[in-house]
Amino acid sequence: MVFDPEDSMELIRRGSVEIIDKNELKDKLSRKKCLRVKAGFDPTAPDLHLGHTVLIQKLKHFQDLGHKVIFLIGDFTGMIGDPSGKSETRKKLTREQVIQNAETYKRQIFKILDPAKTELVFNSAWMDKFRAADFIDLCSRYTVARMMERDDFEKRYKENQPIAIHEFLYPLVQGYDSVVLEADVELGGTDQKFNLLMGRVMQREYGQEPQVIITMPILEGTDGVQKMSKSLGNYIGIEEPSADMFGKLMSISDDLMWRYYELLSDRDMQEILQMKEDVEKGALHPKTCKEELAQEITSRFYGPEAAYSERENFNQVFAKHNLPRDIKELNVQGCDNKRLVDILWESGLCPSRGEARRLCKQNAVGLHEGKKLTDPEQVLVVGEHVLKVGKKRFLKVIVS
RNA sequence: GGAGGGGUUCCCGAGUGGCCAAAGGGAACAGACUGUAAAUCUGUCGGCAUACGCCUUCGGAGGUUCAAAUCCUCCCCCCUCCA
Repeated sequence: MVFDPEDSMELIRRGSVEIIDKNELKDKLSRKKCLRVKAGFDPTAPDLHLGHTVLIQKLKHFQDLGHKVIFLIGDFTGMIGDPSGKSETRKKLTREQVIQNAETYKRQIFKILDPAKTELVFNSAWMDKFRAADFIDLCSRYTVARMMERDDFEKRYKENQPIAIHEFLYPLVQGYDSVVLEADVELGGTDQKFNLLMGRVMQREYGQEPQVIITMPILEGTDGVQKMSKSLGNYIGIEEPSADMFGKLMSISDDLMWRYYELLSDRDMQEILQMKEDVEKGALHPKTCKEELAQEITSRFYGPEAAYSERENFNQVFAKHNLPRDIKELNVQGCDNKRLVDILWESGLCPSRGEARRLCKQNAVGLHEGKKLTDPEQVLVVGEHVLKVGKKRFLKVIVS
């Protein structure tokens, strides 16, 4: 299949923040039919979330256009720890852990990417052979002054925060990876811009044509403010159960929904803008749009049937106040005279008896039919009861 | 090598002998409002106990005291400045 460079550009540009340099990219697209598109990933965090998929989606776009994706696991650079943004000391991983993490990556990314058009590489493959003399040579190709141009280094320097020398190596090595891989394009988040640019510098230094770099936005987490990350607890993991994935997507704010549409959806930008306009005019309910989005994303990882079923289930439970598909059951002997607190605690519906009591007092516990159970000490009569704690915790109790 | 700052409940952070399960903020959970939206408001937010209350927690180990997150000793860890 042959693609027109102009058409390719349109897809590539979508959602991207910056392309350096656009003309170089057009040129490459017209000269080569298969570009080598590189993106690097941390060896320590194999639990991918939707934030990561912004980048992976873009890689997919390249694959759809017939190009080759080089998925780099920075197991060598991981030892340094990327100084971009927050710097946390990373513990060194064993060979086995790295391989295991790579397996997890494969399982997760190939839900989006085409394995046939993906090359998985580790930078330890060449960096482990790097000798002290090679490092000195690499370091000689960049200057301290230019290194200090980088935002966070400059800031930390001004604020008398420590900068370890080895932190300078991270961008250098990342740049050198591009040389080894002969990358035509490298993708990364906006926070990676400096490191990505380093690839261009190094490729020139080593006599190669510089790669084009494309930066993608950092996706906000479900709170809509901070970047999506596991440690902030505002993430939607791509391996989360489909119900949670759907539910979390439904809980994002309307403003955030448009952002997710742009960066995660396969829908046409035109169409998205039209929807937004319709919502603003009141012709379309935002909840419907959100359901569509949640369904699309869930479908990507679990298939269309599962996604549709989650949508149904969601509406059953929250809109129509019916029971969810799967409810935990607990069998209780009537003669044991189990109190409500005990049941809530033993079933795991509440993490402690104290919490169970509190929730009762707060009118959060009730029977599904609607009766509130405010006395935590009461004993349930013989029969089947469906307990509800808050909006989403259910339990079927069978007292016999 | 020298000088100094610091480690507090999920996170940030106040607290320098009793009124401290420990201010304040964030997160989380619940209630109201809704579209399980978001925002907002209200409440809860170590464990056990119906309750009086009891137990565990303030980097670790000891000690002083009727009483210690707070004072002393030793140890571990983090940071800054000077050299």
